Amino acid sequence: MHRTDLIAIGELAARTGVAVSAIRFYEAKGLVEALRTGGGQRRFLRADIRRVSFILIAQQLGLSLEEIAAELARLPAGRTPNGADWTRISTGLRARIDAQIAALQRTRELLGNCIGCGCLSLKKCGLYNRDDKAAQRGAGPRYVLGDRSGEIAEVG
Amino acid sequence: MHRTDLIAIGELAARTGVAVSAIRFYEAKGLVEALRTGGGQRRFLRADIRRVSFILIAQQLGLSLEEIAAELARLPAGRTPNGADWTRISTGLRARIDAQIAALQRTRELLGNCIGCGCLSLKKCGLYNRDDKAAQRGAGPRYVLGDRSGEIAEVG
DNA sequence: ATGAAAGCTCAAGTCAGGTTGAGATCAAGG
DNA sequence: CCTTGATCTCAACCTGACTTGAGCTTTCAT
Repeated sequence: MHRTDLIAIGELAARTGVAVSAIRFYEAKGLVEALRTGGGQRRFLRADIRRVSFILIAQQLGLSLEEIAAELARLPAGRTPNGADWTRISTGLRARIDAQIAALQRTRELLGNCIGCGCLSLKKCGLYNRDDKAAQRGAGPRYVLGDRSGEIAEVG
Repeated sequence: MHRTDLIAIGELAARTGVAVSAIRFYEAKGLVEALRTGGGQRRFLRADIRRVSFILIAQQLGLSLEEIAAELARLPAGRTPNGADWTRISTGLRARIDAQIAALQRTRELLGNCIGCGCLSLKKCGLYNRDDKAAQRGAGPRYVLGDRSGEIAEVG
């Protein structure tokens, strides 16, 4: 319907709420692609609004940009993704959400059992067991948390 | 019971699973305190194992070290915290967990409604409404997400 | 008494996810 | 045509949470 199917970076930014600089950054990371005008300016497809929105949602769920790129790579190449395509990849997110909820519920219980009772014996409780990895959010420097493998805290 | 109520940094590290360097870092940030031997080495109380464990749990829940320091500051000064003390401050965490679970559940539903149906009109759905702030984890550079205030994505 | 293991300090580096600034160019309304 | 606002590139900087390395000292089991 609209005649301008291509939008400038500023409009994409305004529509999604992310900064122009962030969109350029995402492009550099391969999360979005842009056409160029004769003068070298970026032009995005309207469909990229949804793509960027997906990035935002996935980020809130704790995926790193690299992981998000991997998800987005599953969208069809060459054609604009349709509803079914989005449904498919958002299903993966749903699994992640469920895992996170489960992990939080477990943490919630254990907080009552362990800290509450005063033992806080994490090893015994399993607050830090490997399966808790699902609960790990926040990329980057916290990778230490991810390296945790065996023997954890046990109060004295 | 134990005669050695003071432990070296290496033991604290081993007991909690965090790196020695991280413990020094936490001390620098005021999250833990250490006594010193005549020769200048740190000696921690056994109770600090629990303190560090608390830091880890709180971190998993998305609190920044600064926020964690604020929580820990509510523990009694001068005496070793008892079970009731820990229960009190872990109650704050529980509220946070509940908020996070609620936010995730909302996101889960909306994922079905919005991405599933193919609209992904975030403004309409409210996937990015301000109350979603509770869902924000990961400190640092993502503060952009936190600055989001009004008009967000609407596919066009 | 001694030597390896563990600790100390301080400065600098790392990584993710961006932001900021300079200086130059493009696009569009009047 | 011209000006104004949007965009461009590239390099540098930022924050949070640590790690790494150098050079030196303390502990403690033998």
